[in-house]
Amino acid sequence: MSRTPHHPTPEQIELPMVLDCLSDPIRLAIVYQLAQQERVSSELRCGDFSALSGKSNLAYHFAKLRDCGLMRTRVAGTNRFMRLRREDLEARFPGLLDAVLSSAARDADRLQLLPECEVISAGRS
Amino acid sequence: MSRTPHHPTPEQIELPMVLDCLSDPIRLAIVYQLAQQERVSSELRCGDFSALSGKSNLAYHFAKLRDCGLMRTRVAGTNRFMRLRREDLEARFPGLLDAVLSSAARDADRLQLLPECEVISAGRS
DNA sequence: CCAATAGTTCAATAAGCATTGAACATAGAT
DNA sequence: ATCTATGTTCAATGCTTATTGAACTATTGG
Repeated sequence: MSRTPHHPTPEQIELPMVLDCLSDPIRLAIVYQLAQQERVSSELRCGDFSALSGKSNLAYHFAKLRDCGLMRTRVAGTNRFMRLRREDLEARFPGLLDAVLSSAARDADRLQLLPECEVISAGRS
Repeated sequence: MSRTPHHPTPEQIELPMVLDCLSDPIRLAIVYQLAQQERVSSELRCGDFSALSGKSNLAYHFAKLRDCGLMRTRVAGTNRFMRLRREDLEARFPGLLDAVLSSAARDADRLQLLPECEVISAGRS
């Protein structure tokens, strides 16, 4: 297990990879949940997404989200803390992330995204 | 050959399908070219995209772009005229298309998108 | 009618993707 | 040291996707 997973530099972030990442319902839900959580703590553990899929499948999606530059993983003990790379995304593709997030919010029920209150209260169980 | 290809209603346009469509470099180039052309005539024929790929492969991508609601095809004689569904997209996901298009414009060289002048002059050959 | 033009459809291929469970690695607690 | 919790990696599965060329359809022009 490599101590620090690979993350692309801002310049290495590619638009098609970002859009492809966000086109998967599970990954979109992960990003959406991270964005909601930003108002409280800005970081979430892998386990906080267990409602979305199984552990190994989540690890697969986390890797894709890291590889495309959408999120950053910080290792702390046995936990991994995830956060959105908001500033890097905004610098690279201004307005894109917000447009996708607000579009997702409009279809929150159709996309089966967690309502805001549940997301926030999921920070500690 | 069905006279009028199928198009989804605005309500049927789904965010993941739209993002997935835009994540393919060829389809992104098609949408980008349509957006550039909008300033002149708002419509392009299939043949105007021949620089991007072969005919049958383009037909495949056109079908995907229609199915996800990104563009509309109008049949006129032996020609098909394509145009962006800007208003429908804007009503459904405000700001999304513009954010993607301006992001693509920033990476126009990296994404091998046609420069604006070439796109416009390609309307008539 | 015949030929040319514009696109679509079909079949086949190869590559990539999401999902699953089992095995593994790491850190913390007892 | 051992047990537990957290998460990753690996291998296998089935599914979807992009691409290609050939065959096909339909319209226009001579």
